[in-house]
Order: sequence, then C-alpha cells, then structure tokens
Amino acid sequence: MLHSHNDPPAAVEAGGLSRYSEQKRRQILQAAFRLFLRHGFEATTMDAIAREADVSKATVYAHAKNKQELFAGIVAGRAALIYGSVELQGAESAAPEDALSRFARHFIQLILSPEAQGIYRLVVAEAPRNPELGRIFFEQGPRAVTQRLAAILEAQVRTGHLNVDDPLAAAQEFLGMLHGKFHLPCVLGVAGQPPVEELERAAERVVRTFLKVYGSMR
Amino acid sequence: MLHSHNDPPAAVEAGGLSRYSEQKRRQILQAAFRLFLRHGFEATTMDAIAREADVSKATVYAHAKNKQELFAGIVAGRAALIYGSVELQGAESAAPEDALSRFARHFIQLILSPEAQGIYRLVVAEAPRNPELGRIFFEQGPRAVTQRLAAILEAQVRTGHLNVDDPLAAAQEFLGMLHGKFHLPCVLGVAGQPPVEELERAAERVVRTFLKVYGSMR
DNA sequence: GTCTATATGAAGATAGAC
DNA sequence: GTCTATCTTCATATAGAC
Repeated sequence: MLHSHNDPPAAVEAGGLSRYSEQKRRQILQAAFRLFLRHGFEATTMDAIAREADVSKATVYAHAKNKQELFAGIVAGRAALIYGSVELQGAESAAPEDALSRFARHFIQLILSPEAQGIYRLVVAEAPRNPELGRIFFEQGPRAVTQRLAAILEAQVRTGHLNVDDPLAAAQEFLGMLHGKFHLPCVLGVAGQPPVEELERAAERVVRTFLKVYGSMR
Repeated sequence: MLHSHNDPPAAVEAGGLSRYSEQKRRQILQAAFRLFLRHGFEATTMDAIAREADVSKATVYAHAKNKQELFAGIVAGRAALIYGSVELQGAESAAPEDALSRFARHFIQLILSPEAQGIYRLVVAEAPRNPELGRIFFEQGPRAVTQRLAAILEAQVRTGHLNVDDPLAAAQEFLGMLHGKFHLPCVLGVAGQPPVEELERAAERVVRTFLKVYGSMR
C-alpha cells in the first residue's frame, strides 16, 4: 500500500501539539468532510477517510474518538462558519430597501452554495439519530440568522422606516420566501446551480413583496 | 431463530400472484418503510427488514431486486400519496380568504406530519446518490402542489378576486412562508409537533400577509 | 502519534432444497 | 415463493511495535 514517507514526530511545541500532528489533523478533518459530503454519514468509512487523508486508520482514531464524534464536530463547525458569514454591517441604519436587498442577496447565495447544501443534507439526514447535532446546527445557523434579521427589522421600525407588527414572524416570512423558488430543487439535485443574475432577480422580488406588506411609506 | 410457521404457497390466483405472496409483499414493504424512516437508507439492513417483516432474507430478494430499488419504490410511492392528498375542491370559486385558508391549513399540517417529515429527510439525504428519486419526489410532491396553487391563484385573478402578476412566483412565496416558522425546527427535531391551534394561527397569518400583497380589494 | 496487522462481526446478495 | 445456509466483502475498532 502506498503512502507518503513518515518522518518521526517533531518535538512537542508550545501548544502541546507537534506541527506534524497539526498537519495530519487538518488532513483528516478535510478528508472526512469531503467524504461525508459526497457519501453521507453511514456510507463513509473510516478506511476511506484514512486513505483520503493519506494516514493510517489508527491515526484517525488517535484524533477522533469515533466516527460519530468526528462527524458531529466537523459538521457543526462548518455550519457555524458558513452561517456566521452573512454580512450585516450597517443594516440597521441603511434604507430598508438597501439593507434588505443586501441581506437577501447574501442569504440566497449562502443557502445555495454547494457546501451549505451539503451540510443541510447531512444534518437533516442525521438529526433524528443525533439530536445534539440538529440543535447546534439550528441554533448557530438558521436561528441565529433569523434573529439577526429580526433585530434589523426592529431597528428599522424604531427609525420609522418599516411597519412591522412582529419582527420575528416577519423575518421568518422573509427567509421562507427566499428559500421558495430555488432551495428545494437544488437540494434535491433537480436544478443545477442557478446563475447569479437569476438569484439577484429572485432576491429583489422577495424584497419588493416584503416591502409591499411592511414598508411604512405607501 | 424464531419465525412464524410457513404454510406452503396457495394455488396461484387470477392476478398471477397468490394471496400468500401478496400478504408477504405488504409485510415487506411496510417493514422496510418503517425501518428506512427510523434508521435511514444505509443503516437499514436487509437482514433487519426480513426480521421485521417476519420473512426470510431470500424472500425479500424475491420481491425486490435490491435495496436501492426497494427504497426508491417505497419512498416515491408514499410521497405521491401524501402530497396528492392536499385538498383543493372548489378553491377556484371560493372567496380567496377561504380558499387560501383551507389550502394553508392543509398544507402546513401535511408538511409537519411525521410521515412527510420522514420522507423529506430520506429524500434529501439520498437524492445526490439517487437523482431519479429526487426528481420523482419533487415533481409528484412539492412541484405538483405549487402548480395546483398557482392554478388557483390564476383562476382568482380571472374572477378579479386577486391581483397577482406572476402566479407561480406568488405561489412559491406563499408556500415558502408556510414553511417558515415550523418546518426546519421540526425536521431537525429541535421542536416537537406543534399543537393544531398554533398551526392554524401560523397559517392564518401567512394568508393575511399574502392578501396584503395580492388582495385586489384594498 | 503513527504505523501494520488483525480481531470481530455484519453487511449485501445468492445457492439449492422444498 | 419461500426457506436455511453460506459466500464474499468490508465495516468499526484495537493491539502492539516504533
């Protein structure tokens, strides 16, 4: 069996982990994530992860207690990263059309990105057998985004730019509409990745619809 | 190993299948569906299906070519059944508030039913490795419902009760909003099954929001 | 920490008797 | 069609050397 030559572990450094180990750790996490995305949790084997990461299986087990923990750690971590990236700078002070537009464009591209779709599939599939994973994903992902949007809406209400009775409910309507046209067909592989212009058009339409309901200057 | 006593197959009847065989077929399909819902595709074994159906594994293979086909057949069949049940009688002629209300209440209870949620998880999880399954589910399920709703909206536009520019887009907005508050948390197991009254309130809110945008008498 | 080698158990699928 | 028994492959996880 081929594998790269192995230097002996370097001396342990400040953090308590050798450089060597850190690199293997990254290899393992990346390989595992790639394979989980491609084959799902059950169909991904520890053998395949070791092969893809170019380490031995025993090394994989040295870095992760078992397959479950490897999986949950990776997926939760990536989900938080991705959903945390929704850009909201200055959204409270901008004109509502602009704030909502920017938010909508970011969000729709986020949820249609291949990585976000892959994570969505994994979490939806495994949540019943791994409730903690479902909880972490939901709270750090969709729920966090919803709450941030609700906060923006509330700020816009205070400045008189919007007229929203229930910011949380309105935020859920807004995000629901943004899923509308593309999310499910893409997740199911029925539609390919839509071109950016089409996404922007869809986002703009949702913003216009939303402002017809909650815009305060009509 | 325990199993029920086996009578020899009864004489073949009109349809070409013995009663005996039809019963085992039902046992197998039901058992497989239960297990797929509970454990997902990969983690469900043919051994377990045979055990749960109280037949031998060879009998399972006599009724289904392999695990893939057993799975796809069951899931697609149940999905079509469930989504086909959305009640739309007379929706074109009723007042738009009533038509949309009835539709919304049915739809939101449909997508939150345990069986629909289970199928959703299975299809989302396996669609990348089984594109045909994703396509069939989408077309017979969500897409069919969306188109029926769009047709209702169009009829309401013709009678002057609604003012919708793009019935398909509006239908997608409506259905997206109906997913909004409950669908994801329930699919992820973060929230339990909400009580019916709460679902009705949520449905009513969406209808009101929708009519603020597309109602023609304001 | 990292490797090779292996223990242990199941998986999907089929053979062959009835 | 249905069973029991089995083939073959491969899974998760660990032991033991370095």
